[in-house]
Amino acid sequence: MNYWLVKSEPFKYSWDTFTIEKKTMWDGVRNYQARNSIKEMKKGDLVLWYHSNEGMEVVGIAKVTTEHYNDPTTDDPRWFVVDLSIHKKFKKTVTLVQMKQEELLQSMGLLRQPRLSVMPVTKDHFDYICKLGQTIV
DNA sequence: GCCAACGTTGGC
DNA sequence: GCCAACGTTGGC
Repeated sequence: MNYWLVKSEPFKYSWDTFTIEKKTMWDGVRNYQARNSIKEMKKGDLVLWYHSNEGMEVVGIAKVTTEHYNDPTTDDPRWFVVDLSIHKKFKKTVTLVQMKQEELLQSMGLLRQPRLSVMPVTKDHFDYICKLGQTIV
């Protein structure tokens, strides 16, 4: 079981929309590092859902429901997508400001390479953020 | 709106 | 294969 973090821009696709639709195809990744993460995702992996720009906070957890497959929004065979379904909404959102203050999270990808749209998260970081979100997985 | 960080492109 | 120029992202 692996853990990840994805970033969505709320005005494009927010957690609220996700809540209504229950599942989504995570498409549009056009960055090799992010793409590599997509390729490593396995069914059942858990994914932190982060809102960039507006909010700047982790709002909940999604679950990977498929292995990666070719991105149907492009003919370019280099790009892949996975499907995500809603898992749990955080009782309390965890803001970027909050995470920056946590000693334990200093080595997190989100804080070190903020521009990646999909990134791996260690189990320790994942568990800790869930705790901050007052949510038991 | 600005700017830092990073990725991509293209000329050589 | 190097590197300058440019584009994009996202926090502030």
